[in-house]
Amino acid sequence: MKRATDPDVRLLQAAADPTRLAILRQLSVEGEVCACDFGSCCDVAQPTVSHHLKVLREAGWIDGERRGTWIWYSVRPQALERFRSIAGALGSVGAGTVIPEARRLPVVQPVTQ
Amino acid sequence: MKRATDPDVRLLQAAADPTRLAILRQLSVEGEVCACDFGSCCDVAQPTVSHHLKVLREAGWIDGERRGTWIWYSVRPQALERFRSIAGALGSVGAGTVIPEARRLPVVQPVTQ
DNA sequence: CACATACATCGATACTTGTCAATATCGACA
DNA sequence: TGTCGATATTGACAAGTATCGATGTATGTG
Repeated sequence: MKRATDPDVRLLQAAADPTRLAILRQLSVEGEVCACDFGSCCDVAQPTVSHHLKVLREAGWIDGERRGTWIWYSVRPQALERFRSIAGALGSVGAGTVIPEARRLPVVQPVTQ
Repeated sequence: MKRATDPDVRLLQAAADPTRLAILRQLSVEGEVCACDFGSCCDVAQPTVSHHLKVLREAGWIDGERRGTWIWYSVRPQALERFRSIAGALGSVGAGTVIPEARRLPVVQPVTQ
């Protein structure tokens, strides 16, 4: 696989998993969630939850704050902002270059390529 | 790996690849792109481009229309709409349930779980 | 028909990733 | 210090996936 260096791709990759999307959704609903509470939302073992939280953390999606023995996680606003800007950038459909009619309705074969 | 049945996850997974994100971006800029023109944006061979286009098609991101020997691809507006709605759903941070103070600042160990 | 071009499919390979049992670390408390 | 609960890390395995060469299919031209 081509290693993902683009931070946008890393952000998307982190969200593109059933368990992690469930985590993000629970965070967005409850605002702040203790790591011990994610086991219920997604049916996975504790090390798996921990692994997914690490992926989300390293992608910049979430932040964790230690309070006693617990760690409380929340979504980073910058991540959301970036996610929306990706959506925005993909939205300029039709606003770009107009393809010449000659290429849109080809009658002859392309010369090269 | 847990198979992705959630269409939202499929949409995100499809976009979460350097090559495919480049394809989507080129489509959003140019509006409509011939399959033969994707080789230049991402440095991959023709079968690889074809593979990625298939993934995007099956995830609902794009539509292809045959014109002569060429196939022109474009982004499906519904996919963009869905993508934005995912971003929107993740945006309600802090709007949810307020966690009781007793759990936010634990002094004693949790009773169960 | 034969031939050329655009695109898809197949098969093989190397790499990545999700999962969990076992183990380690860290903080709180007695 | 020792113990307990919460979380992280390690190691191993199964499954997914990105890639490309070779080949197949479809379309258009002569």
